[in-house]
Amino acid sequence: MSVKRSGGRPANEEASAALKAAALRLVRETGYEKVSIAAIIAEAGVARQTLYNRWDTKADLILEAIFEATNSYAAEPDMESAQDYRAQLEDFLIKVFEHLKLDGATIRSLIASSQQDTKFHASFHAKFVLPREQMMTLMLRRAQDHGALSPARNVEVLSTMIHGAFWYRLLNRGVLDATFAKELVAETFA
Amino acid sequence: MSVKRSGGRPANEEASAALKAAALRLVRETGYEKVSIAAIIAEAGVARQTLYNRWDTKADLILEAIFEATNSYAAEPDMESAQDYRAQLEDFLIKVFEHLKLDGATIRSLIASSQQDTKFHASFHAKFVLPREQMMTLMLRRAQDHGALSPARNVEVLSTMIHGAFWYRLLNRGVLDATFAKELVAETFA
DNA sequence: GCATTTAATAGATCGCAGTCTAACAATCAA
DNA sequence: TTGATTGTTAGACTGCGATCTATTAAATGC
Repeated sequence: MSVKRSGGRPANEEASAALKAAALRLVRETGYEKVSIAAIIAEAGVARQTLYNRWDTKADLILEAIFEATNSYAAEPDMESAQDYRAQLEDFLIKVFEHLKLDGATIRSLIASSQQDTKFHASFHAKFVLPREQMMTLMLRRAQDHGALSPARNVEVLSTMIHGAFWYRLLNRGVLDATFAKELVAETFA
Repeated sequence: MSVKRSGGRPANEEASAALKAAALRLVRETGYEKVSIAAIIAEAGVARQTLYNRWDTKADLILEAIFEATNSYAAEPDMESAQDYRAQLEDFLIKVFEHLKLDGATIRSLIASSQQDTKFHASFHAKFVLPREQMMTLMLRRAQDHGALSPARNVEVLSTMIHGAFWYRLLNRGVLDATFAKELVAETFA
């Protein structure tokens, strides 16, 4: 990684914060595609190169902005207090779908961007996709360990199916509401 | 729709064919992102505007090229001869996954493009996505009608889960092989 | 023939993400 | 203070998808 060097002008942390705030505000207001780099740096009051000193692409900046904003209410399900594993999964999905009302369109665009850039795909997958998939698998495995789900079921595959159904609806502008969450859970525990 | 008019120079059908052939060849050879409009029209020996007279975007052209090439081996499962509905679904998925070895990367890019353009999303969904989803639902419903799948299962949701798992793996560069097809079917009929 | 209509062509232009350049600013070490 | 190093800035430049313009070509009806 980057070796610490003495000397050199220190990076302006306010510029980073201003860029993330501007990106988040504009992307929620205007939509991912319509937000230009020019608009973001104008809003942040910063030079173009300053942005590119910190992030490689527009997608990287917006991922970080959304990621920080999202992780404040990231809906980690409480793993301790639960007895009803089925209800726990249902609540988790309902919360995730609820959150998408605000940032679903942006996340769709990030998924699209990740298909066009290998480096971005790797960081998006590591920061965003994988943790959520693992959380889902963990919940299913716990349900299985406690007898709520048949030991014959393949929890990794089930996790992919649930997660996939969610992606599929997201990318195809399908409905993602509490009813769908319940239907998914019903099929999972069928 | 377009009113038929007498007169006017007729469109050159060879130009359309040359453009689709060039697009298909280049996209399979070089990859969707790396193929430029300039390369396609050079290969087809046609003016830029001629392309845009027929398709609105690069994505529209490539969708049509892939669609025509794909539909020749579109893997419609034979609905008549089957008794074993589970094996039928499995064969269908294996064939679909097999085909993706050739065009999976392009389809990924088309999914990405469809997120960035409402008009293209509509035609991609109508021509490509919906028919496949309906075919899957139909297969599941037939299995259900013949007692191979519990009548309590929700076939639309199951279809979304299977299709979603496939999209999820496709978009996340996961493995799409016969083993995964069997695992999906096993969970569906569990 | 001649007017009208629609296509094809070459090439200029636009918009925007991302790169590059050159001048200037802030820090450290000697 | 001086030099080295790194950051910031303004703006030019590149590459590419998409649009626009002007000219020429191929069809129709009169």
